[in-house]
Amino acid sequence: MTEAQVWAAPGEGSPEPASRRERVRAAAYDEIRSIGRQLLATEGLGGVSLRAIAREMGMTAPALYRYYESREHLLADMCAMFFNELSDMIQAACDAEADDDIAGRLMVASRAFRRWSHEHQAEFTHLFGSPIPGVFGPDTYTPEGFDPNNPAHAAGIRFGAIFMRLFVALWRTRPFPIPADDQIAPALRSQLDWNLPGAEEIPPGARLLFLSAWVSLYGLVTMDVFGHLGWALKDSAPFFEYELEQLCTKLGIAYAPPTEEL
Amino acid sequence: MTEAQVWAAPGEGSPEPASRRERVRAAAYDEIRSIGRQLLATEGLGGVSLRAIAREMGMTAPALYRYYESREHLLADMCAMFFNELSDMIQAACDAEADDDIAGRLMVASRAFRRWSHEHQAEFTHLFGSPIPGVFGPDTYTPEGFDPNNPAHAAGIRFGAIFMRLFVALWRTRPFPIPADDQIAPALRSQLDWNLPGAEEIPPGARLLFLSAWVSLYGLVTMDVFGHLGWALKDSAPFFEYELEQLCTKLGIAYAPPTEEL
DNA sequence: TCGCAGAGTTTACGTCGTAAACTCTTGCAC
DNA sequence: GTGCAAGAGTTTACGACGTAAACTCTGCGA
Repeated sequence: MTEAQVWAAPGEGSPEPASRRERVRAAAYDEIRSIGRQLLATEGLGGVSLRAIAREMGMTAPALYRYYESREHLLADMCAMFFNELSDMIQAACDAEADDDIAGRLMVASRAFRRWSHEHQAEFTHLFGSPIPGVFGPDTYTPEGFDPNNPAHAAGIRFGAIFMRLFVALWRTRPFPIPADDQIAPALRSQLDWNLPGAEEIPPGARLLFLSAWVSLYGLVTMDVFGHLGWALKDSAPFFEYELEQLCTKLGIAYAPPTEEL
Repeated sequence: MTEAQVWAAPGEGSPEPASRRERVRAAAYDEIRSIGRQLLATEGLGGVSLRAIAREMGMTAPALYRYYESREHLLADMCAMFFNELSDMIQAACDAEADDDIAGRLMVASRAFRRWSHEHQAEFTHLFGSPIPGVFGPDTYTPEGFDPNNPAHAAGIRFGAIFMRLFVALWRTRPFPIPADDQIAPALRSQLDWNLPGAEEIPPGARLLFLSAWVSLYGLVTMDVFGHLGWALKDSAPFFEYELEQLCTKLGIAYAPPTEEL
């Protein structure tokens, strides 16, 4: 992973599987990813070995090198897969809400995020846990930041954009109280000029609140999934709702408890 | 790690090294831990192999089984080592402040936590990152929660108690606004009866605030160390101070910028 | 029909954790 | 002092792992 590498890998749902060969190949990719995911869930990251996957497929391990340059490339592709699934899931949950109910969409998105994380702890850990060297770790960043050629990075950006869009939409429909520009410490203020899509549409104070909210949400869900909350809470759901309510207050929107459909 | 196991390992600074044998043995433990730590920092968790440690010590790998039952036991002991170092560090920073300046101690402790985490990213990741199966993961918890026999758990409890003590002290000197008992959702309220030392001295609403504050601090430092903040901030220190200021506001204490001594 | 590219296998090397049996050394009881 | 048991370390070995290199087979297009 020290050399510049190619991250060629197929987006899961390719539009037009041209030749037969290509269809078979795409199916193989799907099978590899799927078995890898299953191993991740049952055995942990260490269990995701090329040999185990090959065994499960009735192949030998070196054959997998026809599909992935290395184990790390497979793990990165799995990152992308999870990010995309998570993004699709959240987006779908949002789209089920009324178009103009941004507050509702924000709450639904947050809950969907927590829900997915709980139901897919291994996958969540893969995405948001300790950086995996060569896969999604600091060594995979370019000097400019994200590496758009890395599928994990690309999918991660897409994920972040969902929340950012919601935040921007909320600001536009009903601005909430934010720290004024001259109330933000200059050293902080000067860093808030992100060139993230959408970010330029809201003032720096709102971006600060976005960051703050995301850090809390991340901290909460991460501690929960990692078991770092077990000493305090048996069921973290009520605390999550409490935190969500706090966030709503900060954003000047009305908190609404979750509609429980089983 | 599926069987009940003994976590025998020496606390680093044993008081009275009785026999010569014991002193040599204690020195060996220190060397193992120290080389393990170095490998963790330079090569990552995967680089902490018994063979590499033994190589560095001029021994063969199986010899290390005289000291640790398995690699997992070594990693757990390293957890304890890091927790203790972190706790000592924070405690020392606190003790440098005036006895009655609880607000100052709280801020100093938070900054010390962030500082140590930044300066010891590998160690921080080992403690607060993805749970390591058999070491500090969900499988190491007993049905009652922490496993006091696991040195990593014991040291973790000690670490948590530092912040809890500060919080309790703050509450006693100057109570801050908290949600009233009947304003907390019953499902949440009923979970706040921790049997953590000190927790019973503050009301449930204060415990809720403690949890909330810790989640934010954890989320912030973790995202930062894991590089998940790089897209937004080049230097996270001002944002950390911003969050600290928010916390101070919630706790009704006066925020004071850090005294910069190099 | 030829040939070539793609898919998969075989073999091999060096890594790892760790179990079992062995040897050397040290310190204590007599 | 002598003997002996316990402790420390080694040797050898097994089965995992990632992956490199060379090989074989198969199916598609010219």
